[in-house]
Amino acid sequence: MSLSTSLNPHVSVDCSIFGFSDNSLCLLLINRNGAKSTFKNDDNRFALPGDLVRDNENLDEAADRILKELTGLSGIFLHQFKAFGDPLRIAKAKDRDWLKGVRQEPDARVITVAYLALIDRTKVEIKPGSFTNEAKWVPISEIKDLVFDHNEIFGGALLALREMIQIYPIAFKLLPVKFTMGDLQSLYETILEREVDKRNFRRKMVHSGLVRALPEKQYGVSNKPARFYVFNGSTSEGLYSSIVNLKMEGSITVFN
Amino acid sequence: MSLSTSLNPHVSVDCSIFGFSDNSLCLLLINRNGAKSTFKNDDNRFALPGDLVRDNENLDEAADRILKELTGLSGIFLHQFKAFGDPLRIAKAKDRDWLKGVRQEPDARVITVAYLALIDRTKVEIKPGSFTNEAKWVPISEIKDLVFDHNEIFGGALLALREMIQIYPIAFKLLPVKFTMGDLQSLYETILEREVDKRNFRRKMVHSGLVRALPEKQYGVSNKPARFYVFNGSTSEGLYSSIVNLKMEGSITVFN
DNA sequence: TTCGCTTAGTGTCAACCAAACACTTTAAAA
DNA sequence: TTTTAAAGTGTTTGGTTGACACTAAGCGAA
Repeated sequence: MSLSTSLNPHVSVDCSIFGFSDNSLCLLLINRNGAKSTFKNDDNRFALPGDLVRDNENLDEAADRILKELTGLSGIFLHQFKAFGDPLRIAKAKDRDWLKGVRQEPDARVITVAYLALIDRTKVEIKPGSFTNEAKWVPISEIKDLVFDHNEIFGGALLALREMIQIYPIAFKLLPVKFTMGDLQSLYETILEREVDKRNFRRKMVHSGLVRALPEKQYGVSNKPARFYVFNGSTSEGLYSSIVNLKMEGSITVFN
Repeated sequence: MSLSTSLNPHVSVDCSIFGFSDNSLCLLLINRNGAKSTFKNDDNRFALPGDLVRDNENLDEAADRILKELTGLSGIFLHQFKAFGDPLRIAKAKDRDWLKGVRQEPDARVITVAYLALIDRTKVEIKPGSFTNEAKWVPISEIKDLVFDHNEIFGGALLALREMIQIYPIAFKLLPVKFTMGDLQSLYETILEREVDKRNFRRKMVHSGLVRALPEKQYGVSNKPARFYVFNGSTSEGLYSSIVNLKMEGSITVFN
């Protein structure tokens, strides 16, 4: 770990890292009581990946670093969505105990800046590092008690994600380069928590110009093989490429 | 001012306070070199109202307090939109000099959490307090160099506001209880930096159910008097009341 | 080889909404 | 009484949404 002088004991960054596979939206969580931890306490172990911010880095760089350490990937889609600063956010007894074993200033008040990250799970091999001893993907429906205020942070991330996929074409960042319309629709339905009509969805997506059909199809599936599509935009122009017309049954609409 | 023990020297809150009058969108800025200041330096004086966060308050409460101190009003619409934490954000020489006169730990790195506030200028009488010696409304087109990274923060606030008024019915928070369609349209046009068609705008607004026409009209204006409208929603349910269909020519659209 | 299972893939119609567009009304001031 | 300034008002065209149900393709089991 770093010298205490290079860490700001008052500001941290936490990342809600979303991944999508097998029609399931997951969050990448770490177990703070993993093999290398001296702190043993069986419940309330899972946490959003995060760390204190270093003196020589800005907030985006801190979030990038955390993702790089954990996944080996850089250039991942990251969006800062909210800072959490309740004075009591780290006041639970078990959290304080844990902090005593890890932090130079365990009693310092910590404001955390929360990011959401969208990653293509087929690209990532989790490599737990530093004091992160175990990391795993957890379906969002199975997320129980997290440490500190991380349940609240995760809830905020999910709301932010839901709002954003309705404005910016960022859903593709959760999918492999080639995907089927079924994948894409299932992703939208999962995040929006609502079903949409298949025909309308496909029409909208194709008509919007966001996706391009490939000649290829699935092979070896036990039903009609689905056509593959690719996202039709520069791979990573800025963070959110452009704002696009993306309407779908029954959600928010906007000045236009 | 407060004792140093009650302030967190590492985290501050800055507010971009928007007001609208005479068809002009303004920001409420303070002059940090006002009458009571010992630091005299003529340029680069204006700043977003802000302060360090106190140990016993959360971020929203800190922002509320700043607004209360400055305007005497509480319950103002506040929305946290971004944290700014560049290590060099307070590194300009003049800013450092000023900090030396004001802060217990002038060299501490400070992360700031930025809020935007929307206020009805007819309700507010500015009362500069504490080390805020001069406060004034500045049209956003006339904003020059601000202190620290406040130009960047303000830019972010404007973008956030532009996005939000297209999703949530919050524009009304910038207007008096009674307003004309001309006021409302002009407000939208100013924030969106784009003109919209008068007939389409009125139809959309009335049809959306967001506004209700009053029997009253303007009196004593030297042209056809305009009808007054009121916002048709509980005065302050939550912060953003509900998400509503608010389309207007040529801007972002969204899944729906 | 046939049948069943599963998911992919497709088209139409009606209702609504968006966008473009210009003239009349009202009041005060000159 | 004329001028000036802003308010207020409808229609048409075209595009989008949303609702709706059947066929196609491939695999595996009988």
